[in-house]
Amino acid sequence: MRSVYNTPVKKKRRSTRFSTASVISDVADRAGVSTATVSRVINSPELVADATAERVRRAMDELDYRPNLFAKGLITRSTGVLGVILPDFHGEFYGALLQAADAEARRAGYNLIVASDARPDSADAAQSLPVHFLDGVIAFVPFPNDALVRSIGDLSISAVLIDAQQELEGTDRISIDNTSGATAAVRHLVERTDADDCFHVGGPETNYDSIDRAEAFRAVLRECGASGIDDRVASGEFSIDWGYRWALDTLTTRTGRPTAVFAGNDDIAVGVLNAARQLGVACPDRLRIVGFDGSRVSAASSPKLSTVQVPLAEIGTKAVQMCVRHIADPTINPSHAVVPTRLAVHDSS
Amino acid sequence: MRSVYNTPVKKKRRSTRFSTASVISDVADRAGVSTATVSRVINSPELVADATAERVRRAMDELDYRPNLFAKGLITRSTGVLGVILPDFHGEFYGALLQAADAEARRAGYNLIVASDARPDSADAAQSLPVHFLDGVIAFVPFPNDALVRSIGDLSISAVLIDAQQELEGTDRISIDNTSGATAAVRHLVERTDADDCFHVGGPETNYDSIDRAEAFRAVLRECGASGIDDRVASGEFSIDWGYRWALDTLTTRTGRPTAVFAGNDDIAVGVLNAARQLGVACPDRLRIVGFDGSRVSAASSPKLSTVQVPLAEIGTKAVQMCVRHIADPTINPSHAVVPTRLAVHDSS
DNA sequence: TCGGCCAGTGAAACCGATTACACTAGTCTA
DNA sequence: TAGACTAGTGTAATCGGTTTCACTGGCCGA
Repeated sequence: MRSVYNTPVKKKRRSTRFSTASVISDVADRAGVSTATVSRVINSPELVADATAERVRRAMDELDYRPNLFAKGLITRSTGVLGVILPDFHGEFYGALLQAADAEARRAGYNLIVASDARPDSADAAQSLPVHFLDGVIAFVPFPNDALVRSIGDLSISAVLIDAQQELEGTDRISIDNTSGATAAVRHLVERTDADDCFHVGGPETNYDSIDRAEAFRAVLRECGASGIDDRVASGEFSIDWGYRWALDTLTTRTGRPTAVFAGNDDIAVGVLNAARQLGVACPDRLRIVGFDGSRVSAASSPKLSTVQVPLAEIGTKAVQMCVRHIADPTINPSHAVVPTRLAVHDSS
Repeated sequence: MRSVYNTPVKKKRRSTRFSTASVISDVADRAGVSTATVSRVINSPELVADATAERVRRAMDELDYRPNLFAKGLITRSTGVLGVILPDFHGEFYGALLQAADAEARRAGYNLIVASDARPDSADAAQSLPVHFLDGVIAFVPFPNDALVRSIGDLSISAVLIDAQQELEGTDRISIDNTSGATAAVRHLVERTDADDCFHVGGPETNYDSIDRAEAFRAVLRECGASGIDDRVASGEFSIDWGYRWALDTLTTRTGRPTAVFAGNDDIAVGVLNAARQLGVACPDRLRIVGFDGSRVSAASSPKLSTVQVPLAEIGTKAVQMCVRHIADPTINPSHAVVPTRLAVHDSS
């Protein structure tokens, strides 16, 4: 007959190799309670008598106990880790976003895991992320990337898509309102120069932001009754070099010389600026330039670049908030946030 | 008597809620083997007959099976995740490092988890990282931060310290050889102008890189027999604004006008450049400037900034390699890598 | 033909937490 | 005073893998 007083044989204490990390049973032993009670002190203290809880807490302190997250995760299926997929970390664009996202995540008790190879047509990032781990995924998808979006959908975890055009069922989205800022920028230019001499030097042809910005450019020029608009729109890449090459080419050979350039981003604008200076074309007197992003290079250029500010920090913060909210309550209706962009006029226009 | 033919009662299949993720027993059932065999196929295929392994692999494919990392980690105590602690993500400095680190980590089968609040005198980053999770930690510690270093030591996992002055027993280290690049830069300046008119506009006083760069400046000037060196060394912060303010102040009020500035980093240099332009001080004719880092802003400035290149990508790659190596064999002697810096002369000097 | 060895496999213990369920002792109610 | 209820706690099942150990059957040499 088994009685309460019949102390069962103590399991041999695990050898703990040489790592001294203490486990929940160590705490339980020291506090003279069961592991269940220790667990309750951590997760639902209201179920435990104050005196007991106090004893357990002291034991935890003394042993510097930290719950094993594997064991915990095995049960609760959550880690407090969010995955962030970015096209790359180059430049400061994504850095600013990451900075804000990380701060917000930490505030909410989460950590960020990063992956940077979400290149067009590759879903590698999602594949290589340890998805069983993650409580949620935030992906910045500025290029068409069906494979990536689909594989994020397959994860069936809380996800936030930034900048993606694809909808994904049950997924929060954040879009950048390129149009408002770009429209303001181009209006600003055509007010100061002939619409027929305005050019757009855009980023990659397939980039969603590029497309929006180019389209805003076209729309404003159409509005002004300008002609031959398509001839004055070029696409390339988001780099100083591309802007530089375009300007060197266009400013020297074109018969209709540009008097204003709306650049796809700040890097391109800086390239144009450098070429203009080299060719002796004064900015803003003979050539007005507006960039996009509000990056540090725009602030560093001379003349200081007029640019359209993109609130990257806000995007990062919001993405984490949406993701966390969705984790907390997956039944909530997915929302679609649109963050505004704002023209900041400086000296180049 | 229990015989081989006595099929035990099948455990009720877990309800799987609504998530359809398959587990190892699903695979085992489908392949007609035990879970042990499935596990062997994954972890030590040489123990399994080819035909069986093939059957198991097919079952895994068909079920899109992915091992649960919690369960796995509970046994193996490893996750394939490295923690990266950076002072911040601002600017492109750390972005470049992260980019390379992430690529290398992925190559080695690891993921990166990031934390960015390793501010001076705060060990929060290490505290908030889910350390039981991590296979290793890479920390960029450009400021004295005993608490952080100590708490990394307490983790007793593989760690790589970048830029830290503190030694940590059993820990790999990477240092930036600021001195060689800085010395070359200052020599370059004193060859072109009077050493008595050379100034150093440095970064934060407590930043290790700042200290090295400033010290190299002093050393070269002493070598030249310059006087009043300390009066010509200023420290502030790594920002365009600080360089700008310094230059505005110094170029207008100083009796002894600078003819050369060695800046603590590119941002500071760009600030100086902007102020000089505004004051009508021609660069490089009347003021020669050299920056540090080889950042994108340096390439975007005009005149293009001479700068000392810091191989951030190399640092990121190397850090991951060291960390992974140490994880694979913890008994290996910790090494200390020093990455070189290189003067790149452009148009500002 | 017999014993030893080996390759291949399965049963079951285990990792360290959470939690459903059972139990006890005290308090409240009728 | 019996019965119901409740607060506080412990026991043991469980999560999904890995790994030890035992077992089987085939092959070998003596």
